Formats: sequence, structure tokens, C-alpha cells
Amino acid sequence: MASIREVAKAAGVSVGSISRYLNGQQLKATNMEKIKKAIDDLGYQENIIAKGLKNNKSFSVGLLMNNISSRLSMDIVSSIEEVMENAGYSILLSGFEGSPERAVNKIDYLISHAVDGLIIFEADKSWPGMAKLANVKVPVISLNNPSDLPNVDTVLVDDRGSVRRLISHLIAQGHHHIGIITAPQSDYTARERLAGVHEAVRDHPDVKVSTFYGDYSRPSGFEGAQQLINRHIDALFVCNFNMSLGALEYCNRAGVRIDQDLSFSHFDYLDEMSNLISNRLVIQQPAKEIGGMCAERLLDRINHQAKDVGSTFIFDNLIVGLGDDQNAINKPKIITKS
Amino acid sequence: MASIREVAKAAGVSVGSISRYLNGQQLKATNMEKIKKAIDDLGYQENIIAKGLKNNKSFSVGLLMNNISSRLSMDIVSSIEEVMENAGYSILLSGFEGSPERAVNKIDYLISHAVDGLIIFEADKSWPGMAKLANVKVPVISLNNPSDLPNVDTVLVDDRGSVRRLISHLIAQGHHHIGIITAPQSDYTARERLAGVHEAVRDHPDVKVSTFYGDYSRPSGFEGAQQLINRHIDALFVCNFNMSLGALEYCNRAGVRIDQDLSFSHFDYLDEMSNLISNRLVIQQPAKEIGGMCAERLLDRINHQAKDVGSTFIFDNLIVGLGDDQNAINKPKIITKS
DNA sequence: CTGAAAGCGCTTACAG
DNA sequence: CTGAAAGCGCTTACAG
Repeated sequence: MASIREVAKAAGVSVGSISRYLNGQQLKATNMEKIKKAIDDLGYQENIIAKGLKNNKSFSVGLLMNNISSRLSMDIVSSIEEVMENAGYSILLSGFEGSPERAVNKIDYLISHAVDGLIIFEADKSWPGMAKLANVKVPVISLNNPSDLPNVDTVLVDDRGSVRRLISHLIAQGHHHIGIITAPQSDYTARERLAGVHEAVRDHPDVKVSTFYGDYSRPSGFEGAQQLINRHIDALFVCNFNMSLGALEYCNRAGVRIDQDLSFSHFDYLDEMSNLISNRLVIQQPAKEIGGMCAERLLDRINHQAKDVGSTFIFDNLIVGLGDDQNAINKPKIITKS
Repeated sequence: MASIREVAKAAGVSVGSISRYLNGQQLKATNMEKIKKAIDDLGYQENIIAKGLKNNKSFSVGLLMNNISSRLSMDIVSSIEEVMENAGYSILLSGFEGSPERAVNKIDYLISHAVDGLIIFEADKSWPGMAKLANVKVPVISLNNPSDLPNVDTVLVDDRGSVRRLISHLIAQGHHHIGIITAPQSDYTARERLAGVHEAVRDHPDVKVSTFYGDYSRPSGFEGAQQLINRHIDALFVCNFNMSLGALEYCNRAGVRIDQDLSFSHFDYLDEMSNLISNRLVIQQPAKEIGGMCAERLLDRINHQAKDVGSTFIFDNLIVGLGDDQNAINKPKIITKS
């Protein structure tokens, strides 16, 4: 790896000139040519790490995730990566697999790696040690879980509202016994989704709800569908994509035909599947939008000391089958801390 | 962010002593105590970036992926991350979304970020510009695609052999018309899987194969299942997880009962689903194993200048339903370049 | 426009 | 055991 010094020698100019050239300043035309040639000859590649040392930047941001291998995580990572990389930043990816202690340790770890900003996906503010985020000097954004800290922005999706809307629709369609497969209530998102169900049925004493508590796995979706269908539900709502696959497997195996025998709705990732399953209500999370929002907000805070630090941005889900406006989810509600 | 210099001042020792302390050397006991106190008081956190400048290490490795949001990618990322992070390395994640030009550019990008090593997932050696990998000074590992370069190790899975074995089993069971939903043949992995099918039927002129070319999407799996089932296949094999979900959707919608009406086999990610779908043949990729192998091999090459650079490591898949030995996949075949 | 010099946070021979 | 100094690859006032 040739350094700036070697390039300077080869070009017959000072290292300062090389640096200026690399940063787009105008130099004497003949010098610029000599430098260009030297760079090509030596195959010089700049060292962004060294560059950052001087101005205390690393051009990298930390992305700390609860569970790297969840379906939603991947879409989030990929949308964040796209925005960040266009801006010349790289992503330091780290997972804590549901463990609060690991989450807290990895915050230090990423800080040690001198990240310029931090996005934390699905970490709960109540975990012991999370409060130290308040002392982090770089911008922090909490994704999918609220945070009270004054230096932390929050990006959320209104899962509660979406589920309420979906269940209300099922009730309006005349369903009387709705089965719910939910995720562990230790998770904020899972609580919100179940709360949406309860809000929807509150004023409908004639509607019965049966709930199965799954663990995010496909087998638990399978078992949940089995138990609930045996209790003669007329509609099934699955609060998580992976579990919905298990439920689908059960339906196939038991010969339960979706739409005909049972109304089936769930969270999903559509990739144009929507036209094939148009009789079905599907909640589609705006993964790309929230990821992009996080990335852009973080860049804003890194580069321009954005105003209203500590704001919350709330996105809507798209409910396929309810005639939602695809574009609506692009405009988050913004709540500014007063 | 307090620096080593401030700690030195607070502790009344030289910066060299702080550095030595941080790196685990023995100092005079009283000094160690003073340093420890100073570090705690100032909330000092080491700057790994600066540390690396001196010894030309960044304690980060680049992970360049074809498609970050594929199901397999995330399992790979997560297993690599686990090994790397235990060794004190962070992961710089980058995606090229199937675009050869982006892949080539991002190699430079990661090198600029001074990674200590590089793992490239599903990039084809034949792409223009990929040859420059030969000039990369840090260790490189190619995952899921072979590489001829002398400085590049390769980690592969024997998809061809697994598919051959699976299809042979279907034939032995008496199936005569096998439907295949395959992925675009521009991808190495897709070609290998289809080659496995053809190897299996080569000696069975009585067996008919019908092939549908999908595009990895669920809708294409749906459509493939529809077309093939209309051609009266008695077994269906789907070469990709996502497309198998679409096929499953079609079966449900068309009232085709898997196992009873149609033998259904495919690539999958099981999370203990295997006991629920035990009549079905499922190819499970050793994502954790290949990811871990990549990470460990890379660390080996970074830290010990490993022997036999340029080797190929080939793992087996596990075929659920064929009584495979779970442990067998942990031992890759190793081909050393002569 | 450009060179010489100081400095970013750290490490590591070299003396003592 | 420990301090002073040089240096990793770069940037940036400061002079000229």
C-alpha cells in the first residue's frame, strides 16, 4: 500500500499537495498531471482510517441489532447500507441476539471502533446499562423501540394502530372468533401488536379472541394454528412473518384452505406476492423507509448538527387488502421533544 | 473522548506506560493502580482505529455480499460476526445486489477502509475486474463461488452432490415425472443445483424432468408450481427457499396436499421445523458452518500467515429425511492447491 | 498555488 | 520498570 509520502516523492511535490489534490482542491495544472500519474503508477489507494484520525472521524457507523438473522433485520440493514455507502460511510454490523448484556457491551465495542454514529435496532430502554447511551458523544438513533434519552432520536412504526385497523376490518366483515398468534410479550413490538388487537375488540363484546403465545419460530406458528383452528376460530391473525409460515404449513397439512375455510392475515414481506394473495390482509412493514430514514437522519446529525435532537419519527405500515396508499407510508409523523 | 495523553497526565506517568498497561504488560503495582483510577475517572475508552494506524491493522474485516437481504446471507453474516467479534474484529458489511460493477467498486471501497481481510460471498470470478483481487494485500476468502486466484481461499457447499442424491432418492421411490423450479442460470450456485438434477436422471431414461426457471421471488415459485403441477408432475423440487414459499402458497390455494398428492422437496432453513415436516426431503445448508469456517480461516491468515493459501474447503449439506448425520457436515473436504 | 511543520491517538525500539 | 522520541498516513493552519 503506497502512502501519500511515496506519491509525493514520485510526483516531485510535497505531501500537502497530494492531500489537497485528493481532496479536490485546484493545483497548478502540471502538478495535477504529475500527481495523477504518480497515483496511477503506484496504484495508490487512500487510507480512510488515517484520514479520519486527524479530524476525529472514521466514516463508519455502528449498526447494533437484536437478531441479525430475522427477515426484517436484513431489509433494514440493506436499506441503511445503501444510503450510508452512497455517502461514503461504511457499516459496522454487530448483533446481540436478544441478550441485554451483550447489547450493552457491544455499544462500548462499537464506540471503541470510533464509529461516527450509532443505530440501535430493537433494544429496550429499560435494560440495565442502556442508560449509558446518554453519555455517548456521537449521534444515536433507536429503531423500533422508543427511547427517552435527550440525545437519542427514535424511529418507530405504528404497529399498534395497524393491527387495530386490521382487526377492526375483520370484525366489520363479520368474524366472531379471531385467533391470534403473538410473539413473546417481553418484546416491545410484540406488546404493541397485541395491544392493537385488544383496542380493536374493546367495543365488541360479541367478538371472541383466542390467543396463542409463540416464540417467533415456525414450529410455534404451526402449533398455534393447530390449537386455534381446533377451537373453531373463523379468522387467524399471525403477528410475525416466520410464525405465519408455520401456520401456513399447518393449514396445508390439515387441508384448511385459506380464504375459503379460514380468513388468514399476518405480517409479511411481499416482493410482489400481493397480487397473488389479494383476498388476504397482510401488514407490510416499511422496512426500506425506516432504514432509509435512520440513515439519513444519522447523516444529518453527523454532518450538520441537526435540530430537534431527540425527536420521534413514526411510520405507518401498509395493509395490503385495505386499499392503503402506498405513498402514505413515506411520510412519518414527527414528534419533537419540547 | 479522553485520550491516552490525558490519562497519562492524570496518573502522573508517561503515555508509553499507559499504552503498556492497556496492552497487558506488567508495571509497578502502584503505577497500575494510579492508571486504573485515572482511566475510571476520565471514562477513557481506547481508540482501536488509532491503535491500528501504527501497526497497520484496523481490526475490521470486510464482508461483501451479493444480496444482503437473502435468507442465507443473514445466517452467514451472523455466524461470521460471532466468530469475528469474539476475536475483537468488527465486520464492515457491504452489498452489491447482483451487480458485478458494484462488486468490483466495493472491493476498493473496503480496502480504503483498511480492512484486515475480506470475505466475498457469491461473486463470480469471471466478472470483469474481479481479477484484481489478486493484487489485494490482505487475505481474501471467496464463499459459495470458486476462485482460481492463488491468494484466495474458497469455501463451497456441495450443492450439486446434494441435489443429485435427493433426486436419486425420489427416483428410487418410484417418481417418474419430476418438476424442478430452478434459479437463473447466470448464478454459479443455480447452475450447480440444476447440474445435480441432470446427473441424477442421466441413467434413468424413464424419468421425465420438467424445469421452470424462476427468479428467486415468491411469485415465481407460485407460478412455477402452477405450471409444473398442471403438467402432472408427481414430485416437485424447488432449488431455493424463497421460491419454495411461493410454491407452498400455490399448493394451498389449489388444494394440492403436500406428501399426499405431491412429493415436495426444497432448500430450507429449518429452525426445528424438521420434525413437523418429516415426510418431506429438505436440503439444509450448513450456513453456520461455512460462515464460521470463513471467519476462522480468515483469522488464521491474518494472524499466523496460514499455510496452503488458495485451498478450497467443501462442505456437505444436510438432507433432512435421508437420515444424514448432523455431524458429518462439520468436516469439510479440503483441497490444497498443489 | 505550495512547502514545512505540527498534530490526530496510539505503539515501540532505545536508553536509562 | 519507564520516559522521551519517532513514527503510522493523513490534514491543515501558517508562511511564503
